[in-house]
Amino acid sequence: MSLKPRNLTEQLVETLGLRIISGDYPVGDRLPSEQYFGEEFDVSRPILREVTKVLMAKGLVESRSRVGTTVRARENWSMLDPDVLRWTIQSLPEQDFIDSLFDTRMVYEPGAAALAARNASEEDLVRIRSAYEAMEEADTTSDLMDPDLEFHQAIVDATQNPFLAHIGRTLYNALKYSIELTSRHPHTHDLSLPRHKAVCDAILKRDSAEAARTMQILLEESRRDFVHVAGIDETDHQ
Amino acid sequence: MSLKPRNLTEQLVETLGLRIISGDYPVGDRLPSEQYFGEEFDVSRPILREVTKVLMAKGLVESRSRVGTTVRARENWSMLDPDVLRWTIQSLPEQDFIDSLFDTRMVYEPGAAALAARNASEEDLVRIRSAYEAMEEADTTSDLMDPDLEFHQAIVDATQNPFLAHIGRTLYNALKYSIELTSRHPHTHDLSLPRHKAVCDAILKRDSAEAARTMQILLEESRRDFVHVAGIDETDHQ
DNA sequence: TTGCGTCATCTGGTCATACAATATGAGTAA
DNA sequence: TTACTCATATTGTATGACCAGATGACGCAA
Repeated sequence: MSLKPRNLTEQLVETLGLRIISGDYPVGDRLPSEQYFGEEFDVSRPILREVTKVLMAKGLVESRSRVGTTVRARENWSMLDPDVLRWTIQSLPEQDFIDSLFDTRMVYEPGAAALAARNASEEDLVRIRSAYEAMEEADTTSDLMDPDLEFHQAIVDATQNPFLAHIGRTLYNALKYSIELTSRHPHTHDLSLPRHKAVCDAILKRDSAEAARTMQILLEESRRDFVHVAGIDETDHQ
Repeated sequence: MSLKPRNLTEQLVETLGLRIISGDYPVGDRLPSEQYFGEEFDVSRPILREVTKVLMAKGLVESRSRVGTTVRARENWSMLDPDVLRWTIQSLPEQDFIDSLFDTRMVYEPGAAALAARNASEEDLVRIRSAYEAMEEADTTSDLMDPDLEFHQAIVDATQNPFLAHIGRTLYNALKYSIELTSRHPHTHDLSLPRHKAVCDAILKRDSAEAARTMQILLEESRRDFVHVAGIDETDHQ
């Protein structure tokens, strides 16, 4: 998925971005010169320059004239950029990534649900309920994933806040990618559906406190499902 | 500030990025061809192509071969990218931006403070306390801004979570830029310092519930300070 | 009139080459 | 040892060229 480099530049961005994030080029170090890369990958300099510009735009490197291109400190990387996120997933130990991701969700999603309960338009409410109903109709855990993510996306979109909506969108896509990459769908608990329903109902009733409370419970359980899967996998390998 | 285009490409990225976000090129529309822009700005095609790549990297446009470059839907824009944020500030009515920003902070910062209380290293605690002490020593409201932002940044960094840290860093920089742009420092309330102290103490005591509670109070007040300033300004204009 | 196929044109993708400008570091002179 | 000079390396910019595929206008045939 998403591995269809449409042109040379995207191909190289993919290669070099992954190298940087995985630490092949340490933070603070200078990257090889444009000429060197041109020879290593057999591409022209304009292409290399486009690649560098993209990596700069994502905060990974900075380029000073007549000096060179250096890897910037991690804190400057655009961690919520879809590409950066994908490269991170491919480089980081999976459990670390899942932990960071769920910590983030647990920090902001209850508040987002509360805000959604206040700000949602009628269309938003319909969308949230539709997503929940699609979850009810799913047969397998893999069929469940898309409506599940749509449910959460609909909620953050309902906040009417572009930042929250963007953060949500990016993180859910990363979660989806991570699941698909490892082919390990979380074991869905029997209580998952009723707990989604609780969140859904709370927002439909515009009860923001209840929305936050139920969302928190939902996320705690969801996280346990992931840990559960990871645990099973480890014992399988022994 | 930050208006020192070091080269042609950055200059053009600035110009076109602002045009896109301010709506000069509507979502879904095709941008003029590379050749057209080359003539309008009197730059060579490689430069234009680098610019396009940067705008693509930030999610603003997408370019299909032999078709053209089109403006992507807003939901794909990297809202937390520093440049995108800056262009947004310059295009959006100020109050809308401040509202969205504070909504976001109020959603995630109490949770982040709680997480920081649990995860902070000893160095993090020192940094948080130092930032608070620097706030105590500030004389004017403009002297207060940097330690204030450092205080909040130290807290989100203490979560040890790269996503939260990144979100915080980006939003605080945007806030700072917005304040400097309008030269309107928020009127700082007398209770501001003790309320920062409450957050600081809670984290130092590793009391996560208290950290979340005090942070929420702090943000509510901080938001009022901004509304206050905006209100005064409006009456001045009448 | 309508439908279809053809083809010139537009557009981005790629490359090779050249020159400009300056940070850097080696080498040289005081 | 210190200060200066200068060749070198590296990015910034421009030009011109060719390719391939998407598009839309045009003309032909039904």
